[in-house]
Amino acid sequence: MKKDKPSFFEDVYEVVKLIPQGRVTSYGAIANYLGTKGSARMVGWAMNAAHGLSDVPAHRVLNRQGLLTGKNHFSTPTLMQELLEAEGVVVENDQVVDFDRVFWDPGRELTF
DNA sequence: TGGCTGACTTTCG
DNA sequence: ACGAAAGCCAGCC
Repeated sequence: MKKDKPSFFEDVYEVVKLIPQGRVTSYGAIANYLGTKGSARMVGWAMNAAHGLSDVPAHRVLNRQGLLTGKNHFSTPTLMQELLEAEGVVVENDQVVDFDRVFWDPGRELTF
């Protein structure tokens, strides 16, 4: 029997998939929501595997500054910005404008 | 088994 | 104010 042990990755996928279009979140926010705030790096790492899945919009996940840190891991470094702009998110110099307004906190939007 | 890595975050200098 | 280093946890070799 396998105990479907919720892997960190799957949990991250769930949260990322719940991100509304036109909104962005940070690795630390997800890590904090999962309870592993210390391993915010892992969240990004989870995205590394997640970006392979179409169900996981990794381009909506940015760092604490709203900077497109993971754009370098995309097919093209500009793909991430294009996707964000396509969803209504204004990106300037690889950074999200009004990041505070488009910021989406999982633990805040979800039943809290 | 043990050790390294990693798309971050925070704090000290 | 800017720069560098440490801390954190979980997966992968």
